[in-house]
Amino acid sequence: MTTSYPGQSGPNIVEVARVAGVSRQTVSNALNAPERLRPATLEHVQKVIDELGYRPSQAARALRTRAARQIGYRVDPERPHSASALQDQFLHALAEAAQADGYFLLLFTPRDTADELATYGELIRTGSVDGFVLSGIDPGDERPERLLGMKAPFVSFGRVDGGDGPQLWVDVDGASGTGAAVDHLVSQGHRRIAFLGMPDRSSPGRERARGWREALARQRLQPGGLACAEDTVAAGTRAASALLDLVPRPTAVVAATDTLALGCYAAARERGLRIGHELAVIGFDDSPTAELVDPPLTSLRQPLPLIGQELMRRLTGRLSGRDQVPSGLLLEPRLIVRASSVPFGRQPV
Amino acid sequence: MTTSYPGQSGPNIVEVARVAGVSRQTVSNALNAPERLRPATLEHVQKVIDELGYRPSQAARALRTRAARQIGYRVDPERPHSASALQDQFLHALAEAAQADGYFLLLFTPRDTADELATYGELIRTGSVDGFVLSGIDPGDERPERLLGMKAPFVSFGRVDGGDGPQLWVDVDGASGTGAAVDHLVSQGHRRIAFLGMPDRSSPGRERARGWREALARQRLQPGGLACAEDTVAAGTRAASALLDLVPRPTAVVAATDTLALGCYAAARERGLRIGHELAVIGFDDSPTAELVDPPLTSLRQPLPLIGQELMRRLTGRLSGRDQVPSGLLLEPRLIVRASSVPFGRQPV
DNA sequence: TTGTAAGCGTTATCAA
DNA sequence: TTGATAACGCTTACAA
Repeated sequence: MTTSYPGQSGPNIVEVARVAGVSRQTVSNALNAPERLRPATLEHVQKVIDELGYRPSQAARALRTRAARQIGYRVDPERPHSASALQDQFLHALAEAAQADGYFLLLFTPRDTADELATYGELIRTGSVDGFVLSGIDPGDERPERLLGMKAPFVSFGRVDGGDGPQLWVDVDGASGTGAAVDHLVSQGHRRIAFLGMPDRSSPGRERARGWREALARQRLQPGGLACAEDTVAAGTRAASALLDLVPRPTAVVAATDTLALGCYAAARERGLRIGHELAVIGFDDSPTAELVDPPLTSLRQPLPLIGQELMRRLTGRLSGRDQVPSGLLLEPRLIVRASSVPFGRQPV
Repeated sequence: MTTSYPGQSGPNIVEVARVAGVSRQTVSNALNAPERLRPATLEHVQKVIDELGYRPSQAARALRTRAARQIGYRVDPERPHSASALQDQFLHALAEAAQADGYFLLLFTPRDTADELATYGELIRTGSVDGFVLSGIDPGDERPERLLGMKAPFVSFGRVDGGDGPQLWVDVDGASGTGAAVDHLVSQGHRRIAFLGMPDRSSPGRERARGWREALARQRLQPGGLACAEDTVAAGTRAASALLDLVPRPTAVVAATDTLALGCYAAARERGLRIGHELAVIGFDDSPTAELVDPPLTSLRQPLPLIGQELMRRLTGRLSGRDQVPSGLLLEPRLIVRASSVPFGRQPV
């Protein structure tokens, strides 16, 4: 059997106009400017539209209005050996926010690194999307500059450093997060608090380390130790081992990611330290894994639904020509306290 | 500043034709039927296209060809308390496969359950997408029937039961997976092998239970116990507790999902049973969490990249009018052996 | 091999 | 308030 599927079936605007006994412009107005129609006419046209199941062609509409009403987003392959599977939740939040503003999300993934930037260009130049949401911005990222160059509207999850124009961004205040983690640990009686961080290349990594350092200063405490590692469990285990072998040993570790926190779990286990009792651990990102491990991991949760909304609000604002101030927004993560920082049976103060 | 962003800028086909000194049809042919052009002409036109950075308008093309070259996919909110965050990897596999076939993925998420089916209709009727990929099919699922009714091409990840037409689907053989898990456990010396399953509503759940049962029969072993629970860690812990309190106690548990397997971890811990030593546990899905827990969890991995390719191959085949046989495909999961079924220091036979 | 003419379905402009 | 006319940018006949 060789059934052919013509892209769009259904009636078109002319058909609706014919059945309703009006001109096709009137049908268009019924959809796009209903206030221009006499109530009786509007109701009649609406009825015919419903009966025929008419829906305007997206292609024709996009051609005419020069707006695809689609936003491009690049999905990364999930990094292996990493716990922070946030992309899923982020994608859902973004899709939901986009639809609330009348946009759909167009997903793409670079075939190889060579055509990564090319694909952004391709999508904007063919008019497949009206703009982009960027995530995973890091200091050497070429994308902002290149997108600016091709006049492609975009908003980024994560601050763009060295931005000259009125960049649009939404970010989570990592320093505030790790600061809250330290305060929580201090309230639990901890005095030797170490930090297990990422290499200094990443800006979230730097921010999170800064928050820890500043909170300690505020609390008039000395750093309980500092180690850095790539964001994998194995590397985290090695770095955490160094921290746990310090004398005196820290009683608590704030990790820059959940993945590193789990590395700390492994290092603690090797030394027979019971987490939540002899050692408190706090992660960052509140990944799905966090509540599944033993003991459940205290972690900092990013407000993803709100992030999605604010990203889309900025982008659609720019797309519709009304740029709003402020163009950047810093949101607070929330500390989700679990047994890794408060042993079962004890209450946080 | 109120910069307006007209959707598509850049030159159009007429501009290219003018600069190249040819008709606009020749430019179109250079892109769509290069073999019709004299090599010299083709090269010249190509050069002008590159210089001007011309890319054909997707809207115009879609309008003319009646094909959006986009595939719709619904993203679910990630269920909390569940480990199996496969959607990410699946989405990436799908996006990659789609692009290889010249399509992009259009993401959407129902605002509420009421407009879930409406959105499928909306997307196909406006011509925003040419077809859909469905996942998470369950027995009572209305989508296949409704999509058939609106003549929307689709392919599903998971078999559609009660399908009358030549349905397109790709699925993973759950029974074969749990069967392989049982065989592996037997080769490790286990004789009392229990199953921790999902409620019988879900077809993957039934298949996975069947594979366990049949493998035991093949190995001439009695079931070591059977319990069912909703797919959360908490429910899994309760159900697994019942299994571990059996006399005689099973020495191995095959779980229908990684989430349930982690529930089994918790139940074992409560009883002081060391996993990998006194109790073997095997999960299903090879979620990111599997390799991060202690001990790392043996699990069955679905061949997601291949699944994505085969899904897209079927769908694009139908879209282009050449339906191929067979329309269904059953793929094998692969057992990833980790320490939860082979204690460190021991080798699988 | 190249050019000409028509039409895809919509919205914007303007006249009635 | 409603209706006629003209694009939007492209591809597919068909003619040269």
